[in-house]
Amino acid sequence: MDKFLALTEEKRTTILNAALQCFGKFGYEKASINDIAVAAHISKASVFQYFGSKKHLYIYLLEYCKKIIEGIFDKEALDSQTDLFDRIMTSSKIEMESFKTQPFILQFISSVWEETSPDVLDSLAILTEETCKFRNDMILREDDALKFKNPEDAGPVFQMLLLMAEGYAARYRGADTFDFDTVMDDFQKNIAILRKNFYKEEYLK
Amino acid sequence: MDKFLALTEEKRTTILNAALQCFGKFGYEKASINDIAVAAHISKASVFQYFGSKKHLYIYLLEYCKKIIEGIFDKEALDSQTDLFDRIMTSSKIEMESFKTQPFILQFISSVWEETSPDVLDSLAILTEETCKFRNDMILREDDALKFKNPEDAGPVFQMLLLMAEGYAARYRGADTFDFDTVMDDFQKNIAILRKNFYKEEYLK
DNA sequence: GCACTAATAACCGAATCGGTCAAGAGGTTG
DNA sequence: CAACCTCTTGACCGATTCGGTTATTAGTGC
Repeated sequence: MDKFLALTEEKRTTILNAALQCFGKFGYEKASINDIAVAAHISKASVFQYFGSKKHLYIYLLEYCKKIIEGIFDKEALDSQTDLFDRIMTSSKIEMESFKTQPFILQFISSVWEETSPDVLDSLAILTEETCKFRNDMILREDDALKFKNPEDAGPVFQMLLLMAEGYAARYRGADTFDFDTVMDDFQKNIAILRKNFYKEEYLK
Repeated sequence: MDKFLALTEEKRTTILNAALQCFGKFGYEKASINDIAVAAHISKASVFQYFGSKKHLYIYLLEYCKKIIEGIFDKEALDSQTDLFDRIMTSSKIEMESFKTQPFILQFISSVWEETSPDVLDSLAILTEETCKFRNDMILREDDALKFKNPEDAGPVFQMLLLMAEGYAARYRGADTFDFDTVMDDFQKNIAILRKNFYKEEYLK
């Protein structure tokens, strides 16, 4: 593991991305070390040199993702946004920006939730716990609903936006190109349209 | 293949579902005949008895899904719906009802779009062509926009609904339980809320 | 030229791959 | 009962791939 840390950052991220992609795409058991080595353009032996075993590599990735998530979650930036739509937009932007440089984390994280291999089952909590925390803080607040023409619509609209975010993620999962800026632009426009039609006149700035 | 058709319908669907699930989950190369045999509670040899080879089985599934899609696509039922939201709701209902009895078709179809194995690459069109046709007919029509308070919102709202449908699919992909009725109920409520807030008063019957 | 290090080609036994086949198990005829 | 037929599968095939190891190489500083 210290052997791995001695590498240049570029080489490290190449290897981590390859591993995240393979595990994310195939799951723990079906992803082979050879798959990862080929994707990272290094030899299979090097992977074992760096991480010792397949299981150690997987656990390293879980902890790596946990740290990344902790890093991007800026509670203050979110709390300062008092408006529901602004808050969703801000958190999405934060998320997207970080995934722009870490393109395979998203599918890896979602694959962890479906992982069933007994080899790593008891290690999954490293990540699942953290992602839960992340989601729980992006929450609908009581006074958000008051801005709606029909306050009872606030909950469903919030759920719809979460659903749409999952739709975006699903649409581009596995795709080799992902134009983040276009997606965010699209999402921003959708949010603007929803706000315009659901908010009372007085809250349309 | 006639050996397979001689089986009882129950046994046939068990085997097909197992195969759809494995190929859908792992992709062509990573899914093994043994995986499928275990999931179907039959022996590996039987799979070869029924289908001859792994490739033949995969192609059989492609054609099987094609037929199912052709079957559920009821053009008349859609054309008779003049309202955008009604049309989306109707097509979603048709889709959901059929997937209720064919729970693994959805993830199999979406996996086909990501398939890259050269063994089956030239056979994928069997299904991809058909699913394209299916989607192209669920289209936004010119006069739909006229019912909107802001006609330019019609396109984005339509896209949002498609996105949400993908979100639902993604959320329950791989999950072993999927309460179709609850999901449809949820979707219906969302559609009603959107309609209420986006349509001109005069179109809210 | 020499020592040290980092990367990998070659290799290991074990497991699994797609695919085959002959030995049953079970049922139907005489 | 014997003879026959159909269907299922355990056991097996050679080939490949698995996770993991090791011995050799290529590069670097002195």
